Amino acid sequence: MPRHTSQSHDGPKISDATVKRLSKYYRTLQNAISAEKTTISSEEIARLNGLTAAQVRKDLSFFGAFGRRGLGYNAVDLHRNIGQILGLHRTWNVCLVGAGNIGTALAHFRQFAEQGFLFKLILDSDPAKWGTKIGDLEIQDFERCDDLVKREKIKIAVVAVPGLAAQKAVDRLVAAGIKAILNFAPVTILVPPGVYVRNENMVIEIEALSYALTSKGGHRPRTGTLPVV
Amino acid sequence: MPRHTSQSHDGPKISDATVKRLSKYYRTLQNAISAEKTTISSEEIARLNGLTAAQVRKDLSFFGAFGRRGLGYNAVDLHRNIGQILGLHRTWNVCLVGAGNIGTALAHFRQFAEQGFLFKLILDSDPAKWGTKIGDLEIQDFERCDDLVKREKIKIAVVAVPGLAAQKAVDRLVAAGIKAILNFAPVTILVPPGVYVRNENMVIEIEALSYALTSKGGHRPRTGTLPVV
DNA sequence: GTGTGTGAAGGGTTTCACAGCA
DNA sequence: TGCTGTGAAACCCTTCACACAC
Repeated sequence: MPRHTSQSHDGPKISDATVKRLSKYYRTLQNAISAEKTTISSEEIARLNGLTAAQVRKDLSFFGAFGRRGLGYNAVDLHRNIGQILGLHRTWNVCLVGAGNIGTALAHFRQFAEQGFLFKLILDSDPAKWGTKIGDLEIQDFERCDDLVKREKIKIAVVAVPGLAAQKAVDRLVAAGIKAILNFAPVTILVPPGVYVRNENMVIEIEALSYALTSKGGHRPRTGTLPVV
Repeated sequence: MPRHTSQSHDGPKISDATVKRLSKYYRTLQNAISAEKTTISSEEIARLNGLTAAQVRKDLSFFGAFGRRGLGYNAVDLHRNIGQILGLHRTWNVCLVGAGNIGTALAHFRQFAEQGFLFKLILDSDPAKWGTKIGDLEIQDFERCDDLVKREKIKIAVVAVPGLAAQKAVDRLVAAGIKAILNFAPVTILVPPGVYVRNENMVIEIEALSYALTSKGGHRPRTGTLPVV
């Protein structure tokens, strides 16, 4: 059985669900380390995230064998390994597109910087905003995105523009060399193969809650609906 | 074969994925109606959302037979039917918890109100904020959440508090009668059965992008990664 | 002919259960 | 004994392909 150590890029296709759970484990381990825990079991990681221990072990097993039988996982080691898998052992320069309500809030959102995602560029198409600052970054003309994205070698963009402007903005960003997009515009955007998008559509999420309340009992979301521990 | 018309609550369990797609169809239909289209095919709904026509038809088939063979769907009828399914034929009163960067941005986010989700209550635990307004709503003491949530008969809360405060805040909200939570705090919160949560964890999403870029080719997110049409 | 509605097939993810090792 | 690592089973979701209605 191919036992690849952490790096991963070959091997079986890893599901989106697994990747998102690894993110959770990563944060769980950060907390465990802060609390001076040296060892942690799949059982405990699972409990803290509302999952099963088998799920945790299976997720990790795609990337290697990080634990010790009978003992559990070394918190620091596993944290470092997951960091490598997810590409969090480095920092990423990020471009923010759209400096409205949501965009401005995201620019101030601490967790991004804490996990190594650094805004280096803020673009907006409203001339009134050009030259004004968010933090210590000046808002710049979106029309210049080609030059600026290339100059800063930015691969990740966070898009927070109105729905109608989103697809066009994304097309420009992709042409400028952006390879991954976190989209907060309330529309599903389409991109060419090789570019990754995550649509963070808050309207869809709240409508899913509406459905759950409307069709009581018929359906239960999977995430986080476990008894309080 | 049980042919339930739109309402739905019995019948087969509907997957989360299906519910989220229905939200997309709903918006697609709104656009089609605005563009004066009277009829639309599963093929077209699919194309506009980067999905397959079979997927669209299957999703709808769980709730009834809304189309006409050889013709397609009546846009207005299907829109109304999906609205009924998702519980969007009514308005929902919503409580915002946490009036920081993200919370304030969400309070201003138009799409929520446009789809019938109305903020009626804004709570924060910072005394400095009490009495100040966002729009025409005064920020109130989170400690009063029991009374206020009950008085306004609110079932949905949008939580945008710091990670460390999130689980405690949610426990209070659930005790006050909240049944559905849209959580923007960067932690997975756990709730008792019968309460629905959606964790909108932006850090997880951006880390999934980091993974995609790090392990090029090994994995491809499913959503929205289709060729531009 | 056209496009829906739907069983059945196919593919993927989670859970199970136990072998294996400290 | 305790807990990981992992094939196999179970489950769920998507895709296929075609009967059927217009």
